[in-house]
Amino acid sequence: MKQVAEKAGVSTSTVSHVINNTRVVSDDVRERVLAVIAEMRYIPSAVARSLKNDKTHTIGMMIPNNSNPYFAELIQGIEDAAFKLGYNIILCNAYDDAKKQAAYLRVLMEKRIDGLILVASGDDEELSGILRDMPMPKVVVDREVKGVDADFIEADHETGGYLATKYLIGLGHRSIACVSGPMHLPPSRDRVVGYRRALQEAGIGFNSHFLVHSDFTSEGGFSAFKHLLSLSDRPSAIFAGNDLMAFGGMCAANEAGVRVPDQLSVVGYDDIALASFSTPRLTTLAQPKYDMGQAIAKTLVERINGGHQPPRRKMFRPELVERQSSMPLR
Amino acid sequence: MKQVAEKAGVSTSTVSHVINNTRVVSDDVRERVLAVIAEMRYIPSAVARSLKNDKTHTIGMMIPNNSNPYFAELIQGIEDAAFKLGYNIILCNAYDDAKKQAAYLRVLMEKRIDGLILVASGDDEELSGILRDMPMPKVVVDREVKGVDADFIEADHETGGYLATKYLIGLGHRSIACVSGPMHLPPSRDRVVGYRRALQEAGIGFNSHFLVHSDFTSEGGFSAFKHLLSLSDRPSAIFAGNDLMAFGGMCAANEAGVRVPDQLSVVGYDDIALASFSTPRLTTLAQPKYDMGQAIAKTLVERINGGHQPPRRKMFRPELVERQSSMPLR
DNA sequence: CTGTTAGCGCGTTCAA
DNA sequence: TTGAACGCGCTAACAG
Repeated sequence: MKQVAEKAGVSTSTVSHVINNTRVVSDDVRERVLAVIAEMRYIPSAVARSLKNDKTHTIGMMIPNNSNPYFAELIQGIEDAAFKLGYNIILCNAYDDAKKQAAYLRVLMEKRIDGLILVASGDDEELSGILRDMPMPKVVVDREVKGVDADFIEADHETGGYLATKYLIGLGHRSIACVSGPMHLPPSRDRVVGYRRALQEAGIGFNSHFLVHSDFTSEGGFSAFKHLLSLSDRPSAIFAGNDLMAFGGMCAANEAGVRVPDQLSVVGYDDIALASFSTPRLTTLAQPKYDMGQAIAKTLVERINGGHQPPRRKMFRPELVERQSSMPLR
Repeated sequence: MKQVAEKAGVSTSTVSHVINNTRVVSDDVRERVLAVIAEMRYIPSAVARSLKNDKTHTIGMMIPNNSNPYFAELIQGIEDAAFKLGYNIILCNAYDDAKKQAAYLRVLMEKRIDGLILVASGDDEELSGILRDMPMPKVVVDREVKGVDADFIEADHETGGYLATKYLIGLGHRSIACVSGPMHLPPSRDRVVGYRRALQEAGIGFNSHFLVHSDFTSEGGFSAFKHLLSLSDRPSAIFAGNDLMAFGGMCAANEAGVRVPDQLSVVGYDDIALASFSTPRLTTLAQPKYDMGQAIAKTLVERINGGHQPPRRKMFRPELVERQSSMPLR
């Protein structure tokens, strides 16, 4: 910048002002400066600017795993909105490892991110302690962290579980199993709560053998379905806690000679892109992932710019998408 | 930092040195400083450090789309390795939009990233112009950009296409179609070249009706397969340019009443995680995505630390994974 | 073993 | 309409 100023025969402050349009500059001076900038291919340093302004225009994003299509699609919405708002995303995969998450948070603090998006791993006590020392605005997603001052954005998992199960009941099914995600995750738990509520409402007794806990992976879904299908009183329908498990499960059904949907109805959760193209196409509860991502980014940036109001909450409603993995009980 | 120094009764340089272990400090002073740091919850500013050192320990990563499982898995390898090496990743989705890509590259320059990972979008001329003005080390992945000084890491797509096709020929198939990705992408083109080489080697004439160009999405694969299966002389096997298209294709086959693999053998490409759990499980060419990701990150960091040697190239070999979507022609 | 100081590249007073 | 100068927080000579 100093060199630009010299070459243009002006002061650095003038250069600064033509770059930022931050005070009136005569046309000829402006042109001259701009010409020199172009000629020297000068590019201002966001690092120096950040040091001065105390703003990095960078957002940290902590998630369990970017390979999970659910998160991948969520990230897309976040990243798109953030870009439009002038923010970049630093991607952090925590793999549900509290150690790694803590290490990352430390680095993000040092890098002076303007805001944090957090899909939490590990237990709350340790995490909330760390988070309390992070002064920047935060948006917590999916899994609330107790004792933390942050906006919270979630989907209504209880309703999702309820809708999925009620839908199957409406199809005439009475033996409805549920393959849930990890029980320590509130989204998993809530979906199960919804599942049980729908059952109860229909006067169907809860069969504990029909509730299997798995891990949100295709492999886990495969084993869980395999187990359920080997039961003597095997279910006629299964509600899977996410699409990946539903895929693994349909694979297991196929290999066990159980035809979907003729002999087994399957409902997934998330509506990842591939759910439209599985064999058969998967009936599932759509989460508005992209919209949620947009909302997350917008909320965070608002908070970065705005004052310190009380924490807000926003809840998105899932929606049943009926495809071909489910049909009326014959 | 100044406050820490004051409170500990030392100079800022001493504080700096205890933080960085960069010169000998007496034990009592060290302890005292450390105590104050802990007490004040002082966290050094990477921003200021970067300004001084001219190093941000940040890597820019430009890809078409993080929702594509291929890239998602690649990112994972990159991110893991980068983290271990002390680097963070700024994620940039270009969506094959040269405008957006250019805008992003500009921001990355301003943020003074230490290195760039690029899976390119758009045409080479414009891009290479921009890249020439980016002085930091670069690793180009998958799609080479002409006239750019960068390391290049790729997979051997020609061999992949060849292996896939040869495998199908070995199964007795003679009517083998190919659903390729976009023709302007070298990986797509190379896979097709391999496909044709295998055909020729086996003395099978190339049937232009059997080569369909699509777009690497499930939806595209669906349409392409649907078209191929409606042909009067429909193929007995299809080689899909990636797994997403193979999934869409199997969905189309199912809906057209064509059974996979009995009536149609399908081979995909990439071996994304879900390929193990589709119905039927997908035979595909595995790209070592995670390893490639690791190699990409390591190569880049080496280059950041090392001198300016001539560009290097590294090529990974794909491997056939035989599963259940293919079988001998009856 | 420790302190003083200059400067990294900017934005922003304050003066002119 | 423009310039001079200070300081953001840190590291690295240099000096003691």
